[in-house]
Amino acid sequence: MQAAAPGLRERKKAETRAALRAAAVRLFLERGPAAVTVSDICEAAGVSARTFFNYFDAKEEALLPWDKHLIEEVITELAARPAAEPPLTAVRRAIEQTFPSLTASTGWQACDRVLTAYPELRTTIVHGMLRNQSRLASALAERAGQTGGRLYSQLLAGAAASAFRAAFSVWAPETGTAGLQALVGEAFDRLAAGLPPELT
Amino acid sequence: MQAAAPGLRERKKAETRAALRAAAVRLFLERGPAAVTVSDICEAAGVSARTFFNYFDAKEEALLPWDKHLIEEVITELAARPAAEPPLTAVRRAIEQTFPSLTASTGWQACDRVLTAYPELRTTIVHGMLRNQSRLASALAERAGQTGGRLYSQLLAGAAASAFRAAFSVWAPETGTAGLQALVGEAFDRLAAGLPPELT
DNA sequence: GAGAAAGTTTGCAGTAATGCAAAATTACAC
DNA sequence: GTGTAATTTTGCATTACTGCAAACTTTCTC
Repeated sequence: MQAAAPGLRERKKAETRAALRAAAVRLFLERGPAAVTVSDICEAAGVSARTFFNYFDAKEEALLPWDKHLIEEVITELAARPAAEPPLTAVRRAIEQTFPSLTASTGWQACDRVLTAYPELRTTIVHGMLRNQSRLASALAERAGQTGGRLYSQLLAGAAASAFRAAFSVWAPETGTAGLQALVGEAFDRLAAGLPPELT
Repeated sequence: MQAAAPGLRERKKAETRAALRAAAVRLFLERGPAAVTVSDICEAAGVSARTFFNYFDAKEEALLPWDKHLIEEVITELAARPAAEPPLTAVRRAIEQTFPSLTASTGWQACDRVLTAYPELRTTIVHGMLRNQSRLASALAERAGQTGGRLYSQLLAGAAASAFRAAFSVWAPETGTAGLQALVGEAFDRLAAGLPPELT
C-alpha cells in the first residue's frame, strides 16, 4: 500500500527542499527575514543561488511546510466533487479534503516560531497565494462550464482564496492546523451566508 | 467653488505623472510591455529611473489612468457611510461612489488598446491591486469595531477586492467605465446572495 | 527678498526574481 | 555496462524594485 520506491532523483529533490527550508527557518530566526538573503540560505543548504527558485517562487515561501503540489491536490479534489454540488460548496469541500496533507507536514512548530517573531511575514506570504488563485479560477471555469460565466468563476476563485487568506491572516499557529481549518470553515460559512455582519 | 490653485509643485507632479504614463503607453504599444524597461520609459519622459517608483509601484501600473489616491477616496467614502449600514453594502456603495472619479480620468482609450493587444497585462495589474486590500481591511476593521472580529474584516476586504478584480478581469474596455461598474455591481450582487450558481 | 522648512528628484548600492543555455546528474533501453 | 534521453543544477546576464542620503526645488515665515 505504500508508494513505489521514489527513486534517487525524487529523494534528492526532497532532501534539497528540506535543506533549503531548514536553512531558511534557522536563519530567519537568527537574524530576522529581512537580514537573510537568498544566497545566505543557499550557501547554508549547499546549493547554488539559482536553484532556490527551482523550488520556491519567493524567499518567504521557503518557510511554509506546504508546497505547490497542494494547490494541485485541491484542484484534483475539486474535479472529483459531484457535478450537482453548488460551486461554493464544492470548493470548500475540496479545500477541506486537503487538510490531512497539510496536517501531515512536519515543520509547523518552526513555522509557528518564525511567524510569531516576525508577524510581517504573514502579509508577504498571503500575497504569494495569489498565484494559486488563477489556477483555481481556471479549474472552476472548466468545471462550471457556462454556469454564471467568467465573472462568476473569477469571483468564486477570489472569494475562496480570500477565505483561506483571511483565515491564515488571523490564525494563531499554536492552535495547529485544526485551528486553521476551523477558521477556514467559519470564513466559508460567512461567504455562503452573504457576508452578514453576524452569523446567526 | 473650484479647488484652490494647485501650486507649482502639484502641477509639476501631475505633469511628470502624465509624461510617464504617456511614454509607457506609447512604448507598450510599439514594442510590447515585456520589451520595454523602466529606464526606457523614464528616458522618454525625461526623468531619472529612480523617480518612476515615486509615482508607481510597478512598471505595469503606469498604464492605468487611476492612481493610489483612489483607494483613499474609497476609504473616505466608507467612513462616510452610515454606521447602521451592513458592512458589505457600505463597501459596495463606497466603491460605487468613486466611479465618477474613475470615469473622469482621461486615458481609457489608450488603456483599452494596450489591454486588448496584450491581455496578459491584466493579470499583472490585478495582482498589483492586492496592495490596496490591506488598507481596506484596516479601514473595515476600524469601522466595524468588534463586529465579526478580525476574520470578518479580512474576509470582507478580500471579498470586496475580489469583486473588483473579477470585474476588471472580464471587463471589455470598450464598454467604458460604465461597463466596468455594471460588472462590479453584478459581482457584489452575487456576494450578497452567498455566491449561488445562478442569480435568481 | 533672505533664510528656514518641507517636499521632490536623483544617484548609488544592493536584493529578488526570471530567462536562457551549458554542464552535470539520473533514468532508461538494449 | 554503454549510450541515449530526460531532468536538474548551475552560471550568466538582465530587470524590477527598495532604502538611503545628498542635491535640488518649491513653499513658508518674517
